[in-house]
Amino acid sequence: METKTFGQTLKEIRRSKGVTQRQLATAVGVDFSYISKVENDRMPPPAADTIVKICEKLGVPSDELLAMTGKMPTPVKEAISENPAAQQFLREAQTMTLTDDEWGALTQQLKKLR
Amino acid sequence: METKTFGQTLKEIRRSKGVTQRQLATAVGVDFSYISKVENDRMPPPAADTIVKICEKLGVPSDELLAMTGKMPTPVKEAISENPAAQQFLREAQTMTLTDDEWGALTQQLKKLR
DNA sequence: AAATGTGTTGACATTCAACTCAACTTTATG
DNA sequence: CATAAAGTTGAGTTGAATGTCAACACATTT
Repeated sequence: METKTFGQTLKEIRRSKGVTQRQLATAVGVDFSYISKVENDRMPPPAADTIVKICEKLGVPSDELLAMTGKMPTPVKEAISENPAAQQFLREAQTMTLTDDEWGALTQQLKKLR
Repeated sequence: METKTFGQTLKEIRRSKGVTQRQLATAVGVDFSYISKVENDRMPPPAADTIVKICEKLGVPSDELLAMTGKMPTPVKEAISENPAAQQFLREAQTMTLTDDEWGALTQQLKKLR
């Protein structure tokens, strides 16, 4: 499964939206040359928060790009950091090395809670 | 609820085990002066992995100290980073701002999976 | 062709966490 | 008290993450 890189994916999305690197960079608050490097995979993907801003400007959900990087937005990270119960859960989950299906099942359980 | 600081807690545990700062530092692989600063809250708590080593040397579970810092050991972090399904779960969980009890319930579900 | 807009590249900058090192002070022991 | 062990403090270091800046190249429009 030849997976596209983060840079390739970003470049495609940006172009499909008819946005230039400079426009995107300005909206996001970084230098346009940085966007270029990221798109050509000359730099690692941006920080999670920057990715979120990029996706907002481009009008696409950030989930896909975030998932490619293995990073988590600050709010998510903070929510976990401040919550020992959540950490406990994660440590348990890690020792079990859950499958995707199992994570899915848990996500279902999650939704049932409300 | 007057919560003890990380440093205070560590100092107490270390002393209760009759271990000196230098012994602990050597076992963990850091400078003893660093231990001193951490214990006196002149520096933020060590990296998660260092905390784990400290707890191993002191013969106590790392859960409590880790929870105080809001940090996660490398293996846990990696497991999440590499797993989009886990990230999805966490983003959902964050938007819901779960209670401790709810996290507990999920941890129970988790155990049922095996 | 000239000007303008867009993209690429190399070198360098900034910030922060997580420490180390050397010097000093305090505490315990013979 | 003398000595050594234990602890404290200020200044500096290191590496990784996350970019910036200036210069250039290419592409498009006028």
